[in-house]
Amino acid sequence: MNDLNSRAVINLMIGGNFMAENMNAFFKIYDLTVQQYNILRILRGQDGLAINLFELQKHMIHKMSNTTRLVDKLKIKGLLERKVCEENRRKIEIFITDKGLGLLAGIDQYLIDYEKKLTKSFTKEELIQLNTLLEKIK
Amino acid sequence: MNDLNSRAVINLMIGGNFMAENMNAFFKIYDLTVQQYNILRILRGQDGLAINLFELQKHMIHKMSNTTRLVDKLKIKGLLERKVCEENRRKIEIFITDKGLGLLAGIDQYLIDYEKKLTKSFTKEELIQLNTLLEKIK
DNA sequence: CTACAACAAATGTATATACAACAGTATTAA
DNA sequence: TTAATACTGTTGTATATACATTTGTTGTAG
Repeated sequence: MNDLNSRAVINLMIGGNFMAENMNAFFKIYDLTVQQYNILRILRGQDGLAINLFELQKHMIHKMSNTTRLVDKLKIKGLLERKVCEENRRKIEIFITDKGLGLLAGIDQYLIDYEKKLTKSFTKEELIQLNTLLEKIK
Repeated sequence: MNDLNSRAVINLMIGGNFMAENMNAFFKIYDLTVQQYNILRILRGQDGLAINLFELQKHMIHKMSNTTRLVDKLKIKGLLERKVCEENRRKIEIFITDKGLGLLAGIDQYLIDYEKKLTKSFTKEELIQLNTLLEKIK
């Protein structure tokens, strides 16, 4: 049976979509999408350091094209700030605001619980296996 | 480390997206999307038997809403036919056409090769593991 | 110093998707 | 038979995404 490859491809798409749909449903309460949340989470991970759009994009799930507009939306909500980089005015530096940090803080525990729920089909060992496998993809 | 759950969720989204993007790039040559291809593949799997939109949707990655419109597009291309079910006129029966079958036949081998390429990071045993794990999700 | 290439981000446009509301048909119960 | 309900599919609308093009900036070769 060499549809092992084929099944893996479709199973990954189905699994990824299952998570994306549920996560979007979760974030809807906070008027965020998964992508928007990811940006905020990445910014928080910078510990106050700036990040530019180009770097930001590398950490994201989807393509560059949208990053500008996603960031715009988060700025409108006051969750982040944009600033033209002094040394290289092509670059836009982005920081999370206190409001953004506050929103994330309010989400954290609920998200942990929700992610547990979404992955409840797996034992701890299976989760380790799954992560090891998924992180091989490139 | 209990971000095992969290990592699994994001890894699944990233992995699923990686496959979806690449598959869409592949199908672009044939002027199809992954979703459109999936519909045709499901129809071929029916071996001439009809399937209605409701049943079709169950086998798909995304939500019902689009199935009507996806099917419309495939009909315009002449790849499938729609027919109102005689016994229950709420139902729409869908069949793949010879043109649709021909298109799939022309794709088959290239797709097998491409799917192998997309999953080249995995050994056979890992693929079996991965499929087993992914098919647990619900 | 100027022209040209490379870089970083923004914008235009077409398509895809989610979600909600709607329409037509069938079933059931009063 | 009629009214209420469920079933199946369609449509409208807002948002999301991909892809290509454009703008503004920097670096570099001549």
